[in-house]
Amino acid sequence: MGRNRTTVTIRDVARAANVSVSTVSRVLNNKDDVAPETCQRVRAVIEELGYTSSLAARSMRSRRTNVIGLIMPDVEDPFAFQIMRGINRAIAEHGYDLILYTSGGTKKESSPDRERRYVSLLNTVTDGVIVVTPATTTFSTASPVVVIDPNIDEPECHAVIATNYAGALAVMEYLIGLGHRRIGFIGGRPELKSAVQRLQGYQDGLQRAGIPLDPELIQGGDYTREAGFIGAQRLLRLPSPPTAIFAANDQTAIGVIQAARQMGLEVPRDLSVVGFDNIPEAAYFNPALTTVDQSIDQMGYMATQILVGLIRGEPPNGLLYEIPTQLIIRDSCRALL
Amino acid sequence: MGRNRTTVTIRDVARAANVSVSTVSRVLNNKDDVAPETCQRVRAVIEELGYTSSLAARSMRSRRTNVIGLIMPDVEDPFAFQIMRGINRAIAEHGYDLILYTSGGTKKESSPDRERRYVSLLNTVTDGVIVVTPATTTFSTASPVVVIDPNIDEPECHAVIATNYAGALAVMEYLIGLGHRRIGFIGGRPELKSAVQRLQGYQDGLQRAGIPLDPELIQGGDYTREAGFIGAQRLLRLPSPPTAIFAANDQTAIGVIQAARQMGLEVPRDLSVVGFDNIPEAAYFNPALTTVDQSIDQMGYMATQILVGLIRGEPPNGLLYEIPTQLIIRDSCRALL
DNA sequence: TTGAAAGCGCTAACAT
DNA sequence: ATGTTAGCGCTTTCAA
Repeated sequence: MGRNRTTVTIRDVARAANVSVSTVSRVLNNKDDVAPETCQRVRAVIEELGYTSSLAARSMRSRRTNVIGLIMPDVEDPFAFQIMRGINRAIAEHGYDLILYTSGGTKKESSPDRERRYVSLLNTVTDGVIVVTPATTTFSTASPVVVIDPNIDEPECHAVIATNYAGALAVMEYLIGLGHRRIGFIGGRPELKSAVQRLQGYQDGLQRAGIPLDPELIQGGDYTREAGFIGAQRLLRLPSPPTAIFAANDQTAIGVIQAARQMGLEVPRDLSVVGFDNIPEAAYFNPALTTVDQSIDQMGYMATQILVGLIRGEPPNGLLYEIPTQLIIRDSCRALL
Repeated sequence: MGRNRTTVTIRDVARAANVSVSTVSRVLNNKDDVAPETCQRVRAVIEELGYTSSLAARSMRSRRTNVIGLIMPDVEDPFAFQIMRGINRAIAEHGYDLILYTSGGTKKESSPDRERRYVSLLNTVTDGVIVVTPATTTFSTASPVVVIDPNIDEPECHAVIATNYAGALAVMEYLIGLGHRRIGFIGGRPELKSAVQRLQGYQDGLQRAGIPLDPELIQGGDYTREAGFIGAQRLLRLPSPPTAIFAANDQTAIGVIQAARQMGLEVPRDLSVVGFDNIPEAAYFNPALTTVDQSIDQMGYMATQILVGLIRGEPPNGLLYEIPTQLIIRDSCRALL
């Protein structure tokens, strides 16, 4: 009831401009079959009344909203922030708007169901949706969906994925090339594919170099600073501590550095630290940190590019798009050779 | 693959469950006048068909969407990220969902107009809207609006504001109390109220202590690291350089620290640095940084609380809500006494 | 070039 | 307890 009072609708504009609603609609959508004079008048009234078309009504009637939807598991994660940066860049290029949807509600629902529900929800007001680190890749929607870093082995929808294994392998080659033989590893959340692949890269890297795997050097983790801190403490207290630590992500690496410092060690003088992922904030304050740049923002950027292509009916070549990792060496690891 | 199927509507559910659409609607909205048996059946069909109600249609018909809207000028700003944290906390408490709206489009529109347009836009799919650092506080909408840190002297809508002046004064008292007499200042974006107030606090702080103001010690800035870096270089190269620098925000402070280090100075041994604002990332990596905690996330949290109250028809006492600043001293400033 | 009218998917009276 | 129906604000045929 209160709504009708304050909201200016297309009817109000039509009435004030002495035309029909369809004419106003035509002006709004820049149709070319409107008399310049009429067009002018309608625009003036729109301006005067401060009219804004209702997203809800518009998207209900026509497919096109010029808005892209984004669904994230956790907006408080720096990872999420970084992805948004990339997406923001891309939508700016294409003139799209962006709607990010987050639920503050119950976490009772299983992830796949929740994700599907959110996608359908956003689908009603957007032209396409991007989902970050989903647990499912099957969505039954009218408009296209692109997922980023899905936790699924064989994604069934368009997906942007990272080369975790190759990146981890590169880290190991780098460290081993510097002469390190005892290299510690602190893992990520074991239920995530990325964590498993990084660990695999660690293990295979050792094997390729003929270095026997020492289980003591592998610490569990969960992609947090705390995990890095605790894991590093354990590793550094070993009778024969590692000379280098490979952390599953940058947050973990930061925890490692903190622990090392607290134990009186200097990075990189006494310990080489490498972290996967490369969140600028982290690296900025830690020149001592060599990272595998996963170009997280690039993942957001590419996902958006692909999605826009799909919306326009230009499907990309394949279903999967790999973002290569790049080892960023900050002259910060100790050469033992 | 089940992609690109047409959307499942309430009609499909009704048909499959052998009931009318209104019955399905009742089940969806948990009305109590539905036979348990029917309810069960409808729910089963909903589950089976993977039905999700259309946000667009729902919000068009009924006033209640259970979604809160958020409008930000720049999602890439750490400030924005921090505010989102607070909002996220609050919506979780109340079981609301959140929609963040950003435009990648033209920046041609004047800010007030754009802000008003976005508010109307989001208004059609939300129960209320929060706008961060708006240039206007007059919105003609049916549902409530709360602004955070408006760049307006006398906000005309519910607003959460910071106590910039008092915070800056506290910084000066602290530094002067430590014995500093030559204190440099690097400003924020001069067109923003916050920057003006902080500068005022700096000046008045000096005056209260009877320290003459030296214009050389005031450098312009824009809330960026670069500004801090350049400003600090200038200050530190003065014939009689300051012993402490008060930076307009934390980013600027980081730039100051970088510049000091590059010039071979150690913080805080050779220079005391205080920054306004307190973004955890920045402070975390800079134990040397004493900051004025503006509780940015607290601003988001409070704005949401107020908005939820307004939605529920419980208006708060006044139009303005002040978030007090708090000086966080990390034992990092040098005592000259 | 413009207007009338039919819905989009949904909720909320009003019926039954 | 359930069905029928009238719109919400908008776009889009189809007529005029």
